[in-house]
Amino acid sequence: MTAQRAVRSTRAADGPKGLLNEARWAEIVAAAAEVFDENGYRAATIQEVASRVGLLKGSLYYYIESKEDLLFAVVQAEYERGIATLQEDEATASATPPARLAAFIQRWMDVMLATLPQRLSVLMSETRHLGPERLDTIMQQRQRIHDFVRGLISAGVESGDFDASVHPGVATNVLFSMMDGTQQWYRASGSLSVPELTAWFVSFVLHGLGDGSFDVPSPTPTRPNGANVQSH
Amino acid sequence: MTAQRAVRSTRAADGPKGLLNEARWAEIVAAAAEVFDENGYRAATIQEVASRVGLLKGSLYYYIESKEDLLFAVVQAEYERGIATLQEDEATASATPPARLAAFIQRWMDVMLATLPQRLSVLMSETRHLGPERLDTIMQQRQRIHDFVRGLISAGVESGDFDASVHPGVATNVLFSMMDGTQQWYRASGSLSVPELTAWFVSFVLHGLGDGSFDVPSPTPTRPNGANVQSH
Amino acid sequence: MTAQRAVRSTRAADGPKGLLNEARWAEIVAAAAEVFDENGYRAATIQEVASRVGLLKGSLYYYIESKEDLLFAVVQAEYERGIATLQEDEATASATPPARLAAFIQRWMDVMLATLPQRLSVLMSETRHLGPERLDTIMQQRQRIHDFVRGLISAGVESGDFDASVHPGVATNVLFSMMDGTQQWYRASGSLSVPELTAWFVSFVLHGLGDGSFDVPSPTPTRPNGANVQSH
Amino acid sequence: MTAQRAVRSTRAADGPKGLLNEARWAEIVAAAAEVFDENGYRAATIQEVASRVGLLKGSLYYYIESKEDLLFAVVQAEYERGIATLQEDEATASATPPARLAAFIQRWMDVMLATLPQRLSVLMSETRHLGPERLDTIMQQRQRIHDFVRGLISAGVESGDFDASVHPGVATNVLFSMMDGTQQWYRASGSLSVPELTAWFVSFVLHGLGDGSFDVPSPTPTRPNGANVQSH
DNA sequence: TATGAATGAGGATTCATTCAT
DNA sequence: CATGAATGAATCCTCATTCAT
Repeated sequence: MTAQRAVRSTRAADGPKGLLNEARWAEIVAAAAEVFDENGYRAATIQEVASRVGLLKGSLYYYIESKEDLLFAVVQAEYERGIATLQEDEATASATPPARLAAFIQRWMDVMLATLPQRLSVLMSETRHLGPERLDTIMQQRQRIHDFVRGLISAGVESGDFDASVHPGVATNVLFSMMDGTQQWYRASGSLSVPELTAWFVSFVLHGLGDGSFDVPSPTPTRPNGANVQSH
Repeated sequence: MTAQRAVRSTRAADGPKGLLNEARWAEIVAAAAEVFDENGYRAATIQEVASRVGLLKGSLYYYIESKEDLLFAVVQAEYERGIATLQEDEATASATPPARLAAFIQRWMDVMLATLPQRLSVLMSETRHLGPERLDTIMQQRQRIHDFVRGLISAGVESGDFDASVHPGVATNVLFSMMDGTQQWYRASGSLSVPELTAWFVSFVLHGLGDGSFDVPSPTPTRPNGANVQSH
Repeated sequence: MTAQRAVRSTRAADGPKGLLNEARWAEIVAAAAEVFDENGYRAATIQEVASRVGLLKGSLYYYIESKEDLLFAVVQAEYERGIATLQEDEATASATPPARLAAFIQRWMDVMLATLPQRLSVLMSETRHLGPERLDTIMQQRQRIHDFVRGLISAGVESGDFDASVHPGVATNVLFSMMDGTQQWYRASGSLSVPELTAWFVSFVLHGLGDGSFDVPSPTPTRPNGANVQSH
Repeated sequence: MTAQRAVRSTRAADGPKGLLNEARWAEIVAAAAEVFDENGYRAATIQEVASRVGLLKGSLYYYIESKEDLLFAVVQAEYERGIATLQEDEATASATPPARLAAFIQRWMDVMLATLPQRLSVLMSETRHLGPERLDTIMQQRQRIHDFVRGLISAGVESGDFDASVHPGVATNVLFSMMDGTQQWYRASGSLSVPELTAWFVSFVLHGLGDGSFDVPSPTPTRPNGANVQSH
């Protein structure tokens, strides 16, 4: 919501335009996300995005000022979902750091994998094509997300739940690499379900961070022979 | 070496025969790697690559047949380094799975971080711009690397060193996400050295996989407060 | 008035009938004059004109049929003012050719400089963007104005007031170049007032045409050092 | 010469280009001058310019970086010719102000009318489409030319050759308006030759400035009835 | 009257690619 | 080997214009 509005205001400059049709805008951003994801930002064409919403290329410019606007909107939307993920319910908020971290991983994976087949993590590498100002806006949001996780890990180290040798910053980056990278190899069609995958992630990370007390909770029954795991 | 030759043979047909200057070719591929890394494949221009080796864009076509050749050469070279990393010395080859995995992580990280600031992992997402045949070639190499690690993990699970709940395929993908993602946030200028970082990775992964017996080996002396870790 | 009506009648056929709001139309033409003057006809956008009268570009089409309509209206209005300038009062009409010419220069300069900062003379070069028919209409008006001046000069030559070597046609063109070109360098903010400038023009032209009897009439008091004369 | 080189250096940035074919460049600028003159800068298309030199539109970009480069080159070339006109031979340089002014008018008219049918004076109003930096460069040259003439007129006023009421700055602007405006109405096909026209200009201006001693030198024999004078 | 939305025909610019020299 | 010159297809973006509401 906020994001779209921000984008729109940019455009409002060249004419008494008022609030443009929000639904249409959402459609466009979704189409852009798809196209950028499939081809990469540079290889993607405005024409293709327009076609997917049933417009001619020129018409898209009624909604945007430049192709970059679309990239920004897409990335921004993604980060907003990420920030929304930081929100904890009361029970979780008062739990121990490992429990809170586990819950966050859960939430994050749910959100990430919900967008398949839009492997937006790939898009993150496209932020480089944003202008400095917008890149900065995005980076701030990224920071906010990272800070949250880093805080949890730091707390865990201090409380003794995690190993003292853990670098919160490094661990945070590693955690996100793991989680966001998932979209590049996980196929929902395989035999491993999202909950199963997530459960194992939690286990892996907590053990990795030295939380000896952690015990694998989920059953993870069927595990044939590594199906639903692909190399690309 | 092998790679270059493969690429060249394509061209050898019509271009001036004989062995093309190997050194020059290496220079060109290195320049291409830089340029692709800095701008992304599509945004990169032949002109820029040519400029970095002191040529005019037209001249580059003496060495290549298309821009894609450069992408292929760059990616190929990277994977070849990766495959070379699979080689173990005798002692390692006869060690336990966890030890062999630890050694692999060590070797891989050394190789990966040696190429900084070329964050080639980002480039991996550019493989999509390769034609199907070449993409396939690359994927096979990728598979070979993955299979090696997966084999180690499987062996560890079977030997009881790793937890039975570990999915070798998943764990392999996660491991590579972690390692390759490093290039996106690690800054050599920070206070954490590559060996220290690697040591922690080994510890994190082995613990994560359930190797309770593993004990942090490296000294990991100075660890101020997570410096040399950046979010961008 | 006449002009607007002429323009409107074109449109009256299909647009909503009746007299369109004359005031609104005048506003629009004035805005168009401004915008064309600032950017040139081709670079000017309908949107910009619309914005200045508080409309959206689409809405302007209620008043016009094409962008060219605006150009025509603007140029036409200008020429009408010019033609109105041909009108002499009784005393002047019966004076000598030099006196009548002097009076005309006076009137013309008053009208021209009254429209500053709209350097409409620049716009004259935009008439080329009018269709042949309209261009012709404009040219006829231009001719009418020129003929008037040429008549005065011819009369002056015949009466012996002006030098026999004077080419009426050439002199007419030169006179208009001088007068209309003024808008490109004269700044009202300078120390030379419009009356002073005009007085000098009269003197320059009459002497130039060989009217030896002419004597500088106006006082031309303060004349520091050529201030209020700019080269742009 | 200098101008072209300046333009070219801009382009040299993106590749070891060296000096481009000077002859070709001259051809291109000439074509651009024509096209801009015929349609105005904005309405002119790169395609049209390219066609006139037998190129495709894309090919023109081998020589330029943007359309504006062409405008700059054209205007610049014109001003350079103008500056070259300031050069006086020894005899003239030591003559009286009126004589020097007369000689300048002679030279200027020769140069201006030599470019017909390229009414470049019209183009002067296109300088507005240049970027601020280039506009400035042009304005400096314009200033230099104006200063020369203004100097002559000032000297004439001081020497008593010209009337004390003459404003050098105003007179300079008027003189250029007259001369440059000529291209808009003079047709070589008419009965008035360039020398005849110029002679009358000299006479008109000198008398206008109050040089009573000036006597029409040229014969100006045939002067039918204002032929070769057109209103547009 | 006015608006919002869409159109579609350009037009500038980029760039991989070709090739004669 | 290397260059300079040219190509031509693609792509972004602009804007006059239309029209249902």
